[in-house]
Amino acid sequence: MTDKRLQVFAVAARQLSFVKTAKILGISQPAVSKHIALLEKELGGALFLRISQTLVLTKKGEELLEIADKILALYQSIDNLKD
Amino acid sequence: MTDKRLQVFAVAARQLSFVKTAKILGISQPAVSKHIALLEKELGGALFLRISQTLVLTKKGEELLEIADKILALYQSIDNLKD
DNA sequence: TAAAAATACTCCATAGGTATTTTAT
DNA sequence: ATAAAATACCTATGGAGTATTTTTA
Repeated sequence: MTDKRLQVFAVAARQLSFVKTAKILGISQPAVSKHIALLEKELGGALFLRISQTLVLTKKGEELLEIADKILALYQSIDNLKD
Repeated sequence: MTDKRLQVFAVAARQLSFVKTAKILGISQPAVSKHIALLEKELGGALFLRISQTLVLTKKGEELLEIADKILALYQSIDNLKD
C-alpha cells in the first residue's frame, strides 16, 4: 500500500469521477482506474458502485475515506520533517 | 512511500539492529538496509547514527517513529475493513 | 455519438534476493 | 575471526503511459 494510492482514492471519493481525479492529480485516467481496482481487490470489496456511469461511494468506501484522510494528514507531517 | 517501508523502520527503530529486524520481518538484511537508506534519502537526513556498529536513533528518527506508529495503527484499521 | 471507465499492451523504476565487501571488535 | 551493515548485481513485480474497447446516456 502506498500513500499515493490512498491519495488517488481520497480525491476520487470526493470527485466521484476518475477523469476529474486524473486531471487534478496530473496522471492518466487508466492509472486512476487501476489504483482503485487494486485497492478494491486488496480490501476484498467494492469502494465505489458504478451505476450507469455515475460513481457512488459504498459503505466500505466511506469507512476507508475516514481512515485515509487521517493517514494522509500524518504523511503530511512526515513531509514537514524534511525542513 | 509504502506502509511496508514504515513498518521496517518502526521495527528497526526498536531493535536497533538491521539483522534482527530482517529476521523478525522475514526479509533479508540488505532489504532492510535499503529501506532505511531510501527513507533517509527521502527525508533528507539520517534516521540512525552508525557509531561503531551500534545503531542510535537520531532526533529525526524519533520524530518519524511517533508518526509511523500512528500511521501503522491506521493501516491496521484498514485491514479490519476486510472482514 | 459522446463521455466515462475498463482493458491491453509496453516501458521503466522499485523491491527483493544472493553473494560479497567493508568495518569494527 | 566474527558479526553487522553496506554494496553489487540480477530478477520480477508494479506503476505509468498511450491506444483502444466497452458501456450507457
